[in-house]
Parts: sequence; C-alpha cells; structure tokens
Amino acid sequence: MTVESRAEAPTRRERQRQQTRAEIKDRAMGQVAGGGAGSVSLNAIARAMGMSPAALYRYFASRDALLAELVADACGSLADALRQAADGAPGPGAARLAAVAHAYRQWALAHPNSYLLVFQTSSGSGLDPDPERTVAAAQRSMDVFLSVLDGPAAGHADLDLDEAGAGAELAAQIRAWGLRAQTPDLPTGRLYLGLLTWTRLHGLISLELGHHLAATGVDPALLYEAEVQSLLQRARLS
Amino acid sequence: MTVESRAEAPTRRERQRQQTRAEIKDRAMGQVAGGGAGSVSLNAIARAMGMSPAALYRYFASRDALLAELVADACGSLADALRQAADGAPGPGAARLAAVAHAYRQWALAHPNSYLLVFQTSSGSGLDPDPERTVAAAQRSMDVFLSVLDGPAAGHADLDLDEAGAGAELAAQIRAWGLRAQTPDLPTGRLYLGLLTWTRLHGLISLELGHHLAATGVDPALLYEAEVQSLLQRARLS
DNA sequence: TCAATGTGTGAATGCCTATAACTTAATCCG
DNA sequence: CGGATTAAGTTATAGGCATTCACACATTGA
Repeated sequence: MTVESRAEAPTRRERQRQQTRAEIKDRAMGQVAGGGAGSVSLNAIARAMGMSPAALYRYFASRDALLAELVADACGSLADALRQAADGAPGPGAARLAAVAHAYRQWALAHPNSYLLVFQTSSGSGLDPDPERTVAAAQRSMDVFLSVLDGPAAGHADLDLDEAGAGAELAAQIRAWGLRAQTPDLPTGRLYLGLLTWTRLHGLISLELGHHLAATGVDPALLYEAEVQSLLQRARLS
Repeated sequence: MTVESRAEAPTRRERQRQQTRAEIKDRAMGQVAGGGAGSVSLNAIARAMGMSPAALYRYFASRDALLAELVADACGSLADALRQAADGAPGPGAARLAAVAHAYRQWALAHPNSYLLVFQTSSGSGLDPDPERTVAAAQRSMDVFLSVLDGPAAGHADLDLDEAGAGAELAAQIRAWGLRAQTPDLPTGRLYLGLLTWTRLHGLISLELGHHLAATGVDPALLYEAEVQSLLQRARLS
C-alpha cells in the first residue's frame, strides 16, 4: 500500500503528487487573497495549471475540501506568526503581550481574506475543516496569548470572576477548560484574560476588516492600541 | 411620470410592484436564514414564485443589489430591536445598558445569518449596500448605545483617554466623530465607551456565531454577561 | 512483460447569473 | 372610447461553475 510507503520512503510519484497538491493550494490561496473564499474556482485553477478541471478531483475531493485545507493552513500560519512574535519579544510581560497583539493585527491586515476565511467560515457555508488541525492551531494561538500574559502578578491574577453570581459558574467552566486543554494548569484568572484578549482583539479586527469602523473616521490602529493598553492594565502587566 | 405619482397616490400597479418586491425579499431572507447569503438563488426564488428567473430583473438589478437591500433591512431591524429594548427598559442606567446589550445578542442569535450578512459582507463579496440606509441604521444603533450609557457619572466620564501618548490623538479623532455625527455633542469618554461596547460585544457574538468558542466549552452567554458587567463598571453605572 | 494503479482527458449533467428579443397586459391621455 | 406608451412577463441564449463518469495513457512494481 502506498499509505505505508508515504511515511518512510516518499516515492517519486508521491513527491510529484504533493507538489501538485501544493500548487493547487497556492493558486487557491491566491484567489482567496484576491477576492475572498467565494472567488475560489476549480475551473480557473485548472485553466491556470493547464489541465482539465476534472483532474483536480484526483487531489481534492471537492471545492469545500480544498477550502477546508486552506482554513487549516491559515490557522497554522496565524499561530506561527503569534509564536514568532512572542519568542522575538523582549523579556517583560507587558512588551510581550503588546508584541503578540500587534502581530495578531498585522497578520490579519496582511492576509485579510485569510482572516475572514478562518473566522467567518463555519456558519455561513457548511464546510468543516479538519478539527484535528484547526483546533490544534487554535490551541497554539491561545497558548501564545496565555504564555505572554505571564507577569509579576500572574500568580494571584484571579481577577473578579467569583464576585457576581454568574461569575462562579463562568469560573468553573473556565477551570474545566483549563484542565482539559492546558498542559500546565494556569490560574483561572489568567485563562479568562486569555479569552478576553482574544475576543476583544478579534472584535476590533473583524470590524476593521469589514470597514465598519470607517464610518466613524477613527483610526482602528489607535482603538486597537487603546484596547491593548486596557488589557495590559487588567492583567496588571503595565 | 410614475416617479411623481408614487409619492402622492400609489397606483394599483405600484402597489403590486412593491408587494412583489417584498415577496422576493422575503424569500431571499428565508434563504439567508437557511443557509447564509451564499445560498440566495434568483433561480430558486423565481421557481418558488412561479415565474421565470429573468422576470426578477424587473425588480432588482442583480443578485448583489438584492443582497444589498437585505443588508440594509437587517441593519434597520437590528437598530429597531436595540431602540425597543432601550425604551422598554427601566430607568437606571445600568439596567438599560444591560437590556440593550442583551437585545443585541438576542437579535444576533435569532437571526445569525442576518448578523453575518451585515458584518461579514463588505470585504468578502464586493457588494456595497446603499450607504444612506446602512449608515443611518448604524447611527441609530450607536445612538442607542450612547443614550443608554447615560448615568449619574456620565458627565465627567472622560475616562483615561488622554493619559497615554496615542490617547491624545485617539481622543481628538473621537471628538471629531462626535461633532460630525452626534446631534447633541456628548463627552469624548462616553463616545469612546460606545465604541468599546460595540466592538467588545461584537467580538464575542461574532466568535459565538462562528462556533469558535465551542472548543473551550465555556458558555458564551456567561462570557457575554461578564463583558457587559465589565463595561458597566468602566462606565461607572453599576 | 504484464497486471495494477495512478493520473489525466472529454463529454455530460445540472446548477447558476445575466442579457436580449419578443409578447401580452395594464395604464394613460387625447 | 381608442390608440400610444409603458410595465411585466415570457422564451431563448450565452457563459460560468462544480461534479461525475467512462475511458486512455503512463508509471510502477512483481
């Protein structure tokens, strides 16, 4: 079976195959970058590659399967960018969080349609990317945020979760999530801060990419910066 | 000219026309609700209405024009829901903001694909809804948030905008936006709070609708509630 | 060398948007 | 009322798309 040979000794055929697959994905990503996920066309890809549209089905089961791989790739690319920013940033916690947040926005601005591909896909069109890869990538991204929320006050950063009535339940669920997903178990407050960081930054970026902030005339970069500062204060990292 | 008669005396023909237009939009909205904007099909609408696909072009210039109207309608519907929640809520500021925030999420959950239609449209597919209506509706929504951020401490709610270096510039832009768009000119801090409320709530809802929070197992409603509380505190309304 | 398997083609199906030419029905005005 | 105008619908057509099927060719491995 070729299944076994693929792992050990990549056949000439297998190499060719992977290369073709990669080219298809490259061209598809180009179309995504150009006009969003909606303008990915198997016909156009085949035309550009000088082969018949039907041949593409040797490499991807369907258009949606191809898009699903693009989603997974984009997730991974974003996670890589975040990790790289975290690793490249200087020591103190505040600067690292700022660097990662900055990298997050920069990635989104550099690949706006990829960002939209990742974050608007699920509900609209019924394509479900390989959970293995996307969840793993999301985990990696969240890990970066969490690692960067480390600071002098990280240990007791349980925040005000247990104050309100709903807070107790929320704290419990977050704790459960932490136990399930995080290898080193972090304090609940820090996990919550990670979620908060993600949702708030995503809110701004999502609106910026949709040009929904343009009507106000306010520079999204400044709003973003202010939000990062706010998160820093909340994390007591500043 | 029929143009003049439309305003004063709606002809029988004109009434029929508007009714047909409405039915087309209804069916299109049904398709949006069912499978997102991507699954709106003029062919299917025509089939369901028992007429030829070409006839629809008497009522809408193109599929995109139809979608653009749906976007505008959805914007208006959301704004209405918010206004209604604000008007129906009891006096004190905290409860009113909570009511409006709740109404925002409820509307999104009740019409998820409409929410996505409004907030993911712009960049992905190149359809631009009538700026008149959408901007007006967005203005109405923002007005509701701003009106509800009124409280005992609203007057001096200039927050911490002028502290950081970038804060000054941001404050200036927000002030400019307020002068341009808001009839009664509100304090900068309150305008900023309005933006903050919108972007943070949108971030959570956008992720919830995309099922991106599901992987954590944390109930989005609780996260939302916590974010609303955080906004209340920041507005010193609680 | 020969059978098996991978890779590609062409044709066909059935969607879809959109346009053009044409027919029928309603409306308006003299 | 009756003819001219306009709206609203039709069929036909062009072009694009994803997807499937039957078939041909080439590569591979025993």
